[in-house]
Amino acid sequence: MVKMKDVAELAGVSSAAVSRYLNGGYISADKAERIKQAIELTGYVRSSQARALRTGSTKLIGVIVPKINSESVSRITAGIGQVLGRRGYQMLLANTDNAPDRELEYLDLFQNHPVDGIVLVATMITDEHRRAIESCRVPIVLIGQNVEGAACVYHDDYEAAFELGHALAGRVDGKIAYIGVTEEDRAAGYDRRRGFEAGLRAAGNPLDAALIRLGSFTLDSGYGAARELLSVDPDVSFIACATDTMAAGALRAIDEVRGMGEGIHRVSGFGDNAFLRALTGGIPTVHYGYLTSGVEATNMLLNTLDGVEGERGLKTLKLGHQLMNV
Amino acid sequence: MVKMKDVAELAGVSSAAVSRYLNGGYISADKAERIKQAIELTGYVRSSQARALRTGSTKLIGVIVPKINSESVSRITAGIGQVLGRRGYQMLLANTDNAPDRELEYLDLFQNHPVDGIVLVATMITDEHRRAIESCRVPIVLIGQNVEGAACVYHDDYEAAFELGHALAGRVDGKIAYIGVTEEDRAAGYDRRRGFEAGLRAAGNPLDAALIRLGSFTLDSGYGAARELLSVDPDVSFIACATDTMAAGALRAIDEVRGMGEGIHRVSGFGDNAFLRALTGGIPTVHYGYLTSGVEATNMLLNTLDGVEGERGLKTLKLGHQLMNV
DNA sequence: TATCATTGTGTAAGCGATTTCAATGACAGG
DNA sequence: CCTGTCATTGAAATCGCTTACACAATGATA
Repeated sequence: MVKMKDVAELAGVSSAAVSRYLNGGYISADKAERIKQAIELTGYVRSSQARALRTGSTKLIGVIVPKINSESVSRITAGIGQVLGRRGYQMLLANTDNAPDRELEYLDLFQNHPVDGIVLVATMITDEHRRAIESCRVPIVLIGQNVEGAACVYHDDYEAAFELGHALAGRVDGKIAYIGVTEEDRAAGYDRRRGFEAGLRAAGNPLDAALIRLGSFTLDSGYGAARELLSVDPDVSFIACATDTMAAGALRAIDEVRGMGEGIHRVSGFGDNAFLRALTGGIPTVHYGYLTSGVEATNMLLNTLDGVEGERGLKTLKLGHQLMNV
Repeated sequence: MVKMKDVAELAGVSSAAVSRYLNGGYISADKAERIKQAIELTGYVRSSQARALRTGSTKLIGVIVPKINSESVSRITAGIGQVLGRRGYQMLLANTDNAPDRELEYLDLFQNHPVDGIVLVATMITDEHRRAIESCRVPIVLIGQNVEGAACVYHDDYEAAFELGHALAGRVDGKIAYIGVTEEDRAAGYDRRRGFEAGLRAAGNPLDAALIRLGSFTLDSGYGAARELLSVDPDVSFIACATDTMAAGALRAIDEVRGMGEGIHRVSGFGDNAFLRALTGGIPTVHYGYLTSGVEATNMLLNTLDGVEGERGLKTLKLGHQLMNV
């Protein structure tokens, strides 16, 4: 492995000069040229490990996600990766597999370990999370939840759910049911349900509390909850879900119970999943710019790290949404 | 930041002793105890950067994927992450966004940079790729393609496609069309088409070369190709696709042209996508253990890195498949 | 009792960069 | 000619850890 000293010797300068050449310090034109040639000749590339030790910066960003194999998260991740790559950083990916304590674990690991900053795609934010985030030694940006005192990029789930509920209330005749997710996930659990309820109520068609079920983000859980709803009350004619994935499950349940094709106009979701859109012609849902949220969050983070002018540093950013098929 | 020397002083030993304690070298029981307490007291964690510089190992594995937001890849990635986490490594994720030259770029970056090994979720393998892989300084495992001379974990796409074609040939009356992907992707492009053709032929129902189109892995491309096929020859009654995602697009096209619900039994795919399964009741497709391939590949890689006994090191592993809904 | 393996310990030499520091020479102004 | 800037330069000191080496004990063996 050729090191800086080798380059320096070949170019007839000190290694300090090479370092300065590489980092843009004082260097005369002719030495710069000699160094440049020596580097090309030897194929030298500098050891990021030595550099990291000396400078304390690794150009690594830790990204913590709840589950990599979900459409929303993988889109966000794509956005994060885009920006990271463009700006000379790399992504250290930690998949917690929906275990909130592993989130804390990684938060810890990343701090003492080698990242310059953290992007946390958040689901549940407990007090422990809050504490961990606050005491984090490196800058951190949250995606998906709005947490007081932390830098966040999020969507207004309450508002979106309200609009969806309001729009749906008029169009549906018969009973509406709701399949939500744990309220520990404030955005997808609490805000969506509350917003949806409020939207229905505002339109004069309130949600029957007996027709609310809890899923666990998975397609199968949506299926199970929907089967149960349909058997409990055969009059249920529309099932709103907290995620498109669960809506797909509900759709399947309705199709099974009522016959193929019946379900299509009888469910709604959140997320505007591409498969669902193509295969059903479009159920009512909310489109979020997932990729954008990854991009924005990462730009925000890197701006503070790189000390970009005109940036007030980490802040909170609310992104827009769009109702689909209503 | 508390460093090893601080711990050593507090415990009244040399920093070498602390290092040995941490790495399992000779250390007496009482000193071990004192060191342990000193570490707890100070909250010391060792600098992975200094360690990396000294030992040359970073405990980082580079993972190169063509596109993170696709079901198959994100499942593979989940599998990789599982094993990595369990065995004390971390994942450096590089998303090439389907640009094969960025693959080479990352291969390069990772070598000179800080990874101990590489997992490449491969699509197109050009000669340049082959060269890059061969001259790679760190161990590397490929997923998804069988490349001579490289360690691979892959599925037998030819065989699977053959079986699918053979099984389908009998059940379909009318013309069969095929939407493939670029043959530069040997597994998904070449092998699947060839296998499918061979399967049909073996069953006495060969594929009409005029009814072959090329998609680009996306749902929209499947849709476009299918629309074209249907307009070129209205007698086409079944469209086989090289991926479930394109099959979803084809399904949509058929539904548009022939009316909703018509398409369901008129397409096939590869990958056994969960949404497709739920929303259609199941098209003929091939189930691959994507997560498993991530797991197996990573175990293979780490076994050689950690010098596990009884392991012959990097090798080639062919995983099984399963025909669905035929 | 002499000899030797076995453990346990500290000293010090790196790993390969960055960066402080003092030194140098050139050059403008007085 | 002297002095103050200013651009350039290399020597050397880190960054925090691992590990080769030398040296002590200690107990076992001959």
